[in-house]
Amino acid sequence: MNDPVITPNTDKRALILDGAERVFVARGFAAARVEDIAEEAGVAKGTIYLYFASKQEVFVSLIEVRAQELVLSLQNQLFEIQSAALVLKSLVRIKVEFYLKHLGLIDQAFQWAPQLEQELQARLIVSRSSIAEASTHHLSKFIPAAFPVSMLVVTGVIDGAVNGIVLNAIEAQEVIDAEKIAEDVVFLLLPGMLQR
Amino acid sequence: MNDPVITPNTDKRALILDGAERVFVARGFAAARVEDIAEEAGVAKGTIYLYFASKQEVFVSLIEVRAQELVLSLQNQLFEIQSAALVLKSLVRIKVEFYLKHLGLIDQAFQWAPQLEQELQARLIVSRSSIAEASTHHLSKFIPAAFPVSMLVVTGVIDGAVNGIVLNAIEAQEVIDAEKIAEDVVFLLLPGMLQR
Amino acid sequence: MNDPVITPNTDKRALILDGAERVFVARGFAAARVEDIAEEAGVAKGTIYLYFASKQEVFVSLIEVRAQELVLSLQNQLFEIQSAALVLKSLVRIKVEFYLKHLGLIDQAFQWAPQLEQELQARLIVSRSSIAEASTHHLSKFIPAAFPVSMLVVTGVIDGAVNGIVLNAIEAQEVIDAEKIAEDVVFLLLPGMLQR
Amino acid sequence: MNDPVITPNTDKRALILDGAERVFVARGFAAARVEDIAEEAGVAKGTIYLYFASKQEVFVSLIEVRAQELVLSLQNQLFEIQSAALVLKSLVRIKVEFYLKHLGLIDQAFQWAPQLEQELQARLIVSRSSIAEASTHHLSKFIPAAFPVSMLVVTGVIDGAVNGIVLNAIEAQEVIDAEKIAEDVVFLLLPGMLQR
DNA sequence: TATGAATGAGTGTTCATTCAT
DNA sequence: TATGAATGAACACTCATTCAT
Repeated sequence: MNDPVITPNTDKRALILDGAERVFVARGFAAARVEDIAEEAGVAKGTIYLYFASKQEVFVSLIEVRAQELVLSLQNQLFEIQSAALVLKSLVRIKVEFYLKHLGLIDQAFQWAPQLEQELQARLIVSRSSIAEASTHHLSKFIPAAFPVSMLVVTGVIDGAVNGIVLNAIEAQEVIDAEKIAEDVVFLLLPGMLQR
Repeated sequence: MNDPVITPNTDKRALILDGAERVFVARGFAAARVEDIAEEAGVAKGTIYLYFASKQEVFVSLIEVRAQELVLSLQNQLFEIQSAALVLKSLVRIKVEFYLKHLGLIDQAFQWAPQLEQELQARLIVSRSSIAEASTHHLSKFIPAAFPVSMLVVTGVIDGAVNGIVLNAIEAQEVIDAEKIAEDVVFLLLPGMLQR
Repeated sequence: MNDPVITPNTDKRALILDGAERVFVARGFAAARVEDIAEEAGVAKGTIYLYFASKQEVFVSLIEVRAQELVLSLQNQLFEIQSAALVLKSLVRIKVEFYLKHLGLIDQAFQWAPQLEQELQARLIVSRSSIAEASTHHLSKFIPAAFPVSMLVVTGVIDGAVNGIVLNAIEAQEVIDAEKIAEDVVFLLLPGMLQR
Repeated sequence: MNDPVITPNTDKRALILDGAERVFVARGFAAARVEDIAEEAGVAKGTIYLYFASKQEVFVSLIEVRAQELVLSLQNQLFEIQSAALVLKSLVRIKVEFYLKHLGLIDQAFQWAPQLEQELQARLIVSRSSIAEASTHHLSKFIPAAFPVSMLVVTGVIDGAVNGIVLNAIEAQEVIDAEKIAEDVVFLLLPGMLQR
């Protein structure tokens, strides 16, 4: 009942990943210095190597954690929604919110893959797949059996649309409203998806 | 009829940019070594610095050249098309073909912008704008005046859709058919775009 | 009486400067490789950059430290000397000793100034001024008020004479005796300086 | 009598050396780029290598030519002067004038020697000796046989004095009057030199 | 002779990783 | 565990020299 010592976020791993995310997002993987990550996380440079084998491993671990969070988000919020429109809208809203919160981290992550060691690349792919599956799972329930466009293309369009819209909006320095974007995407895509 | 002196591709600038493209695409800007670019281009390291001031300048120049090529492609092929469906389809096909030919170079370029010098960043932005404008120009003719979704969102969806589809297909190691993808996108997007 | 921890010369900055001095003196600033300095100092190349921002900064810092040492030497040893002959003799002896110890480092330093960054050039000038001032201060007390030759010329002659004699002696591979040189300079210059 | 084609200074060797002097004086040997020398001389980079084996050889050749000029100057102007005061004064004046015309080139040249190849170092030493000999020759006639200070020291003082005075004056941004400097040096040194 | 495009060895600097404390 | 000083491999860029024209 009483917990005299508040351990504020004492999980060092999470602490380091939080710092790392800020640096990776601001500079990209290649330009992010381990020293920056340490400073941002409030630990010494050496400490990072107690929890992670390398800078690459920090990066991949971060992606894994964030991907897991997104997957949980999708599972929790898309569960039990009954209409195609609402699933699509919620899916887009969640992705936009996630994109804004993590500033495109995941979506950009895969550009760095070629520079990572084989094993770490594999871990990235697993994360990517788990996200794709979570998105596809709820969506596929509403796609007609004989739909002439493959699910791979459908999810590609949706994911890409989110990225494209947000990137354009950031470029144009517009205020980003996840709800509004979700409505726009439903407006544009739903008619096509319900055809036949 | 007779062309006594064969200039085998003697434009060194273009030669270097071609080599650079292969290296940038394979490794990304940060991991691309100038030495690799030189080797790929078949020139010595020092030669690169006769034609470009820095590695950064090689990168930006490459983007500029490719952007210009894409813009010309769009202008030539979208000119005089009369139906919305055909414009959309052609637009997507051209972008997919370009994406495949240059392996996402341009679409990935902007990730590196923050690491470039101010002046070079500005040059990137100009290139980006010229592409956006070329895409928007022909498309906007078919969008109803009171369309409830902004052009920025529409183009974001189209561009993003292209990227998303192609990335998914590459990931799944599928054969990519630009024509088929263009048809899929028209199928999914056109109904939404012609509403009201 | 007991000094449990022996700090073998642990001031890394001084250690590096000592190594740097040997290399700069032997090769000159431009031809001195940072790698050589590191090796001479017994540290790794990267270590130098923990203590100095650049090779240029190593050089200027070295000059500053040596100039400071020379100024202290002059202040300590010229203080309270009452005769012109002794001041002149001591001044020359100290400069010759310093020249031999540091092999003309300071006197050659200013040749490199144009190649240094503005701010570092300024630091060199400050060092040069502090030496000039220390020399002039004690000497000027013995120069008649209406002396027809300016102090700038007098100090120029003395400094130059030291350099000239030592260079000639080194060139001729003679053994250099600071005391003897000081006496010679007094013999040659004092009559002229006490005229009128 | 008529010389229709004026060959302005068509001796390419001399042309190159003139350009080289300006660059060496402005930047020092190490920082002087062959490209700069070529540009300054108005020839192509490759042309320099038709007349000189290397950048080092350009430098040493330049010193040799200038040293020869100085030696001729001394021989011509000191010849037949009968008084010690006038010899000393002329010697100093000629050296100051030479120093100003060539901006300390020769006097700084020997600092670069360690970076040169053995054979070129030897050529530098020969030049240095020829100057020293020319200076000493006329001066020694007026030094008493049993003078307690060696000629090496005397010439060192004179040469050094010239350098020291000019350097101080340049540093202080004073106008430099070779005649006045010569008088000052005579004033300061002659009494000491005529002792006993 | 003269040119200047091309070369590639050489160097200052950065930064991921280690390890003594 | 935690630290941060030390390391040295790696890389962008320069420039003396060469050589095809």
